[in-house]
Amino acid sequence: MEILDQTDLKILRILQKNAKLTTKEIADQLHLTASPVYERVRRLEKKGYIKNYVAILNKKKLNRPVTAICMVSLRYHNEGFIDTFEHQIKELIEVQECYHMAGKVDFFLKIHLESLEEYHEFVRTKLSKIQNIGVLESYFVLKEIYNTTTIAF
Amino acid sequence: MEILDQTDLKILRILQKNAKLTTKEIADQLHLTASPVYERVRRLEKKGYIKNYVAILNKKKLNRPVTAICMVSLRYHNEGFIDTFEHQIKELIEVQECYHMAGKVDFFLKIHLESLEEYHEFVRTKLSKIQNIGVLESYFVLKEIYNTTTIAF
DNA sequence: GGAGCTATCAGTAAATTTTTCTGAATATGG
DNA sequence: CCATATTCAGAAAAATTTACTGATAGCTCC
Repeated sequence: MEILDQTDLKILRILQKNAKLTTKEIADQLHLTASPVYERVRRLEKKGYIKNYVAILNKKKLNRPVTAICMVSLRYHNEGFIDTFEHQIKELIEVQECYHMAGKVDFFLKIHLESLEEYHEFVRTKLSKIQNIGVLESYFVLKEIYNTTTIAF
Repeated sequence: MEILDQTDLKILRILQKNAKLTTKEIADQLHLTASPVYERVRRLEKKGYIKNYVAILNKKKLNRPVTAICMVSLRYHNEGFIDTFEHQIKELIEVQECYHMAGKVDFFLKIHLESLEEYHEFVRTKLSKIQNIGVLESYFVLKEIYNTTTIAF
C-alpha cells in the first residue's frame, strides 16, 4: 500500500476526531465489516499515517488557564546557537509547541501556565536564562475560539 | 470526587501521552489492579477532565507540509464585528487553531496547507473575503522543533 | 477472452480487554 | 469507638481485539 484510497482517508478522518470508536462502529459508518477496518487501521499505524493516540485534557480544570504566545528572535544566528536554543527549549515543561519560523521572528512558542504571575516567573527564571535571545514579544490568549488537533484533507 | 489525588493525576499524565494503554498496563505502572484504574478513568471522563480521545496524524504524509501562523487585527472592534469574525473563521477548514488575543494583534491563527501557493489562494479567496480585517501578518514554520498535545501539571 | 496474481472483504473463533458486581480493607468524622 | 464513605482486589460476564481462512472482484499479461 503506497497510496491511500477513500476508505483509508475516511478512517483517518474518523479516528482523528474520536479514537475511542470500536472497529465495528467505524465499519458500520463505512458499510463494511470489522475485519477490513481492523486491518486498515493496523496498516495506517504501521505506515506512520497515525503517529499516536492521546487523551485531550481540560486545561482549565487542571489549573492551566493561561495560554501565552511568545515570539523570540535570536541575537546571533550561527548554527550552533540555533541548535542550543532548540535543546534548551525542549527542557521547559511549560512549552507545548515550539517552531523555528521564517520571517522577522526566529521562534514561536505556545506556553500553558497557571497564572500571569507564573508567566513572569517563567520568563525571569527560565527563558531569560537562555543565552542569545534578542527580542521577546509576549501575547496572551483572551479566548480560545477554535482549537482542534485535526487536519483537513 | 471534587479534588483529584495523586493517582488521578498520574493516570491523566499517562493517558495524555498514550491513550491506547489498557487499564491493566496503567494499573501495573501504578501498582494497582485494573478495577480502580478503570473506575477512575470513567470518573475523570465524566467529570470533564478528559475532553476526548483522538488519533494524531502525520501531516506530511497526508500532504499538509506547510504550517502558517497568521496574526490578524481588525479595523473596528465592536462586539458584533468580533463575533462575526469568530463565526467566519470557524468555517475555514484549513484553520486548526484560532485565539482572540490581548495585545497589538487581535487574532492568532494556525493553518495547515498543501503548499505556499495554497496559502496564497487561502488568503486571496477566503481570508480576504472576511470583512473588517485591518492588518494581516503571515509567518511560516521552517521546522517543528517541539509539538505536543500534553500539558504539564 | 481467460489464466494467474493480487488486493479486499466477510465470517469465525480464540485471546484479550472492558465492564459490572461483590466483599474486604482503610480511612473519616462525629 | 462506632458508623459511614471511599478505595481497592478479585472474579465473572460482556464486548472487543486479533488472527486466520476462504471467497470475490479487479488487474495484468499473454
